[in-house]
Amino acid sequence: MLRRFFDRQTGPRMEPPTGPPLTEDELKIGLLREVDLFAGMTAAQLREISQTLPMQTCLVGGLVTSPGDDDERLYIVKRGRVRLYRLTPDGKQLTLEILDKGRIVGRMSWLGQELADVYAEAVEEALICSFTPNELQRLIDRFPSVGVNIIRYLSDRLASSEREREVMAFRSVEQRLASRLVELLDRFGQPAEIGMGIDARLTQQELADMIGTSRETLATTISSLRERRIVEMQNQRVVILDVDALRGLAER
Amino acid sequence: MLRRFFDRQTGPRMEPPTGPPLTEDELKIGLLREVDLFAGMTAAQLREISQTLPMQTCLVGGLVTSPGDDDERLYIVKRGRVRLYRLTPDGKQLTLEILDKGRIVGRMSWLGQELADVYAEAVEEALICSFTPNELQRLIDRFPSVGVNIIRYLSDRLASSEREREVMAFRSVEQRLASRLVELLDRFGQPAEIGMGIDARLTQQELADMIGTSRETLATTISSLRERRIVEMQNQRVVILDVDALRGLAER
DNA sequence: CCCCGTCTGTGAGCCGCATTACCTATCATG
DNA sequence: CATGATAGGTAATGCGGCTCACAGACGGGG
Repeated sequence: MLRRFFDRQTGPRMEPPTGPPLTEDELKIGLLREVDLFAGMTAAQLREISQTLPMQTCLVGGLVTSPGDDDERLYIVKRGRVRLYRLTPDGKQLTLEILDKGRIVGRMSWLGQELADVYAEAVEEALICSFTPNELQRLIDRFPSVGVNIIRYLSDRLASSEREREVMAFRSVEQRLASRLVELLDRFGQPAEIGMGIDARLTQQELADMIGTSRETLATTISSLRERRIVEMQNQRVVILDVDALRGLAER
Repeated sequence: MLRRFFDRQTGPRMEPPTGPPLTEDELKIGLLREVDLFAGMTAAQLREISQTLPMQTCLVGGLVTSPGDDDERLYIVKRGRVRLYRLTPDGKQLTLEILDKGRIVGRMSWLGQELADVYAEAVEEALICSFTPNELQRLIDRFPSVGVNIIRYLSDRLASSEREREVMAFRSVEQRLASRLVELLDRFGQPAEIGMGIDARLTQQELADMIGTSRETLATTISSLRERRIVEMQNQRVVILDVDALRGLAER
């Protein structure tokens, strides 16, 4: 079975964390300012933090981190998008989350087993910076609000994960697709010639992986939505023609 | 549709938080010591905390908190067991988690939307204590390790929730049941006359709600496992006869 | 330009499981 | 002891969605 993202694991990899900074210090601080994690900190504090933070770019298809990876770090997405997914023994993928600017993902023991068995792959060229557990610990000691921000972040992820469990348990593929498209629309929506577009390239396989169905079933579901003039899809671009109808399907 | 837990919402409710303490101060501290949240704190610190913490008991079937509930608190389970579940518009339940001693559940805005749409119900008589957001904030400021413990706790919950999403997406009812029974065995297992028992009373409806299937399908699945001498079930007690076979089913 | 790899669309067959419909067993209660 | 409520068992039926098998479309590179 050929799976696009899976294949890409053998493709471009991440540059080593010690590479020279790609940007000016000021730009770096500007980026940090947009990270939820650091909400409420002063410019001077951000500057201090930024000096210890290695930045790295990750090409499309590159893995930011994967289960085999044993150096413990907390990664922060500064630019681009990173897809988190799990891989079943027989090669099926379930996409858990799309992270964009300001979102974080951690692989460290004292952060629990958050990333056990989870892959993180750049779906757009991404700029990533990272902490070691020690740095994070020091940061929390100096700025308790960072700890609180992490708590808030994890709570959000947990809430949406549990909502998703209910959806997977009880809803049909069509409902799951509608509900996922509504979510993508809320996050990445932009006006299109007609209706609203989703600002991301998504193959049908990728959409299928998000809702835990097969590519074929997804194709027929899209066809059915197309016939009803609710959704249009052409070369990896999704356009929602009838937002209300879609919301109706999503909410049952 | 009559659902046991659902019906119980109209049954016994929680006592008001202002009731007289049920136990001596020392017992209270002993209980606090077993809460992961407070790992690493001294007896004096625990004593201080315990004085501000209201304790309350919650009878079987009572709701600790439910979506309508708008006073923001963080609840800590001291004794007994609390089931977290979501309720679909058509009355189906999905059990997300069984909390026991030391585990926490929060409904507060700065903890994110963790409890949006989640019910928390005592399945055994439970002893619960709770914080307001202010108290929690002060606690974290004074003892940063409390914040770190919350982060660790949320990470664990998130990891298991995401694992569960994969299971729901790709596994059959039999595999899901096996994998849930293995988990219950690890948490609540005890030696039985033959095989290992699960130390909890569970109706087939309750098991079905844990894996997102119907009661009928669960019954036939249990029958099939019984024929194969893997699992036995009689009046709400599950006994695992062949642990290895069960693990085999769970792991695919 | 053509070719090849990736992506998309569709149909046939099959099976898992939700639903519906009963029936029995057990137990508490009047 | 009769009654009703709750739990457990099983079988018939229908359908949603997975799998398999192709066939067309598209796009980038030699």
